[in-house]
Amino acid sequence: MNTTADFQAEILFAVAHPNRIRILEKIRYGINCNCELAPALGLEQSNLSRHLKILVNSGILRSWKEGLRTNYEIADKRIYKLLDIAADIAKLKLEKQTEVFA
Amino acid sequence: MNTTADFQAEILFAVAHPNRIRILEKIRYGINCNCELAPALGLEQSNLSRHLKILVNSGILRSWKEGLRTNYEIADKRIYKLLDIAADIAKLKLEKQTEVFA
DNA sequence: TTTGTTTATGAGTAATTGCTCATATAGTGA
DNA sequence: TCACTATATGAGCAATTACTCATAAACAAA
Repeated sequence: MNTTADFQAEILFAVAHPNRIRILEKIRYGINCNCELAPALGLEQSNLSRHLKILVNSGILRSWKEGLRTNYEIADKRIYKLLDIAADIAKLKLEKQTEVFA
Repeated sequence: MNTTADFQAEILFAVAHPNRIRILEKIRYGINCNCELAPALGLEQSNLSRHLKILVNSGILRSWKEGLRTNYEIADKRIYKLLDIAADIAKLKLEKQTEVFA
């Protein structure tokens, strides 16, 4: 039996990876095909493809075919709110790291 | 070099586990010591201790000693906003699961 | 001091993750 | 048809994760 916590964890796990966060940021600003994402992020094609699959399976992205291309878009825009909060919390850590080099 | 996405991922990873989500929910409603959390969640003591450590190291929880006990509290309350959004998104999945049994 | 209580951690393990290389699949255009 | 392009996926690998059992460490109370 899956509880709410299990489903919450699935969603959170799907976005808890630097490359998947970068993918979502690119999609946020209009890049929405595998072929554009790979060079934009410097990711190996098969690696990118698997990350995208994780995001689709978790319900965060929706995908559709258009000829050879596969396009992606956000299925639930609330995920960006979630990422923004994570970014705000992360800022504290980022500042602490910067102090070391100051 | 750590980018924002790396730090975001660290925060998200820390909360991307069902047991850590349950821990945060218990702390949200006042249970704040290791010794109360273990029975409340049915977790093995050493396992719980390691989950708590992950939450402290990520900066989500703060801990302090009080005699034998270690108490925990939320360091950044925005994490609950984040969990609430994840719960909202997860609701869609939960409903889909329920349909199967309906 | 001795005994008990609470938490932390070392060691070991099975399962999972993220990655790469190679290959398959599917559609495009000459 | 035959190349070419874009994406998906099998196989294999090193690293990490979540967990348990056993033990250590730290403090409390008799």
